[in-house]
Amino acid sequence: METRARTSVRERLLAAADELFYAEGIASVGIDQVIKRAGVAKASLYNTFGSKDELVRAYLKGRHTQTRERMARELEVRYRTPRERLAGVFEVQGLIFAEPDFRGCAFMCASAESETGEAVEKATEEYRLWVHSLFLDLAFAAGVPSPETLARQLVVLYDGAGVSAWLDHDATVAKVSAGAAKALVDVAFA
Amino acid sequence: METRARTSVRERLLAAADELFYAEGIASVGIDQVIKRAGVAKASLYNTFGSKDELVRAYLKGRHTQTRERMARELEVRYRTPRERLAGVFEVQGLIFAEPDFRGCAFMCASAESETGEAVEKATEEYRLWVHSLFLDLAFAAGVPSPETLARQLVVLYDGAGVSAWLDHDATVAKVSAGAAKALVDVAFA
DNA sequence: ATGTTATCAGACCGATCTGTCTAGTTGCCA
DNA sequence: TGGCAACTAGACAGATCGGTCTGATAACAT
Repeated sequence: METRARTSVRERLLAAADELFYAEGIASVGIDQVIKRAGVAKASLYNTFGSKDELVRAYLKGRHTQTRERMARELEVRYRTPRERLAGVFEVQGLIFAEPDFRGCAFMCASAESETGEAVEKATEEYRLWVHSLFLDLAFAAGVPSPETLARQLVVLYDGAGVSAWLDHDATVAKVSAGAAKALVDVAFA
Repeated sequence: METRARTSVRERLLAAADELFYAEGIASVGIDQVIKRAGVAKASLYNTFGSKDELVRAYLKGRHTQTRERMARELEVRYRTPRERLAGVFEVQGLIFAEPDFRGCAFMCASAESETGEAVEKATEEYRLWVHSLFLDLAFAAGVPSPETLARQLVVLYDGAGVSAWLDHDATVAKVSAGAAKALVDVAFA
């Protein structure tokens, strides 16, 4: 039934959208740029996704999945106890900062361009729920007395690390945030 | 020499640009919207600012000045020692979160829309320098052993509080960040 | 061989964008 | 009063946007 290209039209479009939207912003990247990079006809894009908004939704969903899976994988490999992992999140985040095409949190950038509406809003909300539960689950597992408080503090730290690394072009911020996280975890256990 | 309107053309344009750019984003607000809200002719805008980019620069410069002056004023009125002020920054920041039209950090949102180029980049860089020196000066004045380390931690926390309050629509984040700041300050003195 | 389906290439539509330009109006000053 | 400068209103240019549509091509199933 499907034409057998090296990769499907959908995959090529998503890959192109991911690179372009993340690097240059959603609003400022035109449909024509996306299809050109994907090597796909315009009609194929609209047959596959229906609208730019749906392409944006798929782009953010992919970012979310990728981030979540990478974090889970790295945390499991690198650290053993929940308490180690609470601070480890910031070291793993630092790996992302050091990547050459890092340009800040995709959800923040997408949300900053408002107007895009429902697709961005919903994807961002899901992403925020994940961030919060990431820390809350670890705080619970670590057995800290007030997991909710610690989790909220670490969410703030996590957000801030991403912003600082981005705006200051400084990947070493991860060392600072990891140090602060360790201090906050210690205080929470004291 | 100047026409005596209730407010000058420049002031009206800046006020309109400030409201619209901050509320809806820079790229998605057209020149026509700005002049309509300002009640000013298009030619007047281009006579006064020369280009949209210069209007954006003036908008961000105004935001920077306003933020800096408000922070200095509130810190001086509400707190006495540098150590109190280090955590006080986050409570003052929380006042901004609670304002009805709060929509995150204007410099983050502007930077997220890339493409705008030099004007945004330069204004953001100046803003970042101010944020950093705000904490560094207070940390020095407080006599903490490693002021640079504490300052960098608090910058991360400051950035994160702004993002969390914005993305989670939750002004109470300021209590969390202020609490974390106190803990980090205490640890830095220990 | 034929028909179906997916794809491609690109013209086209209506809207919107920044920025320029023309004309007419207002208000100050000598 | 006459002249100058600032201002207003809006047409216009040139580009780009998202999205639709036509027509040709290629691959596959029957």
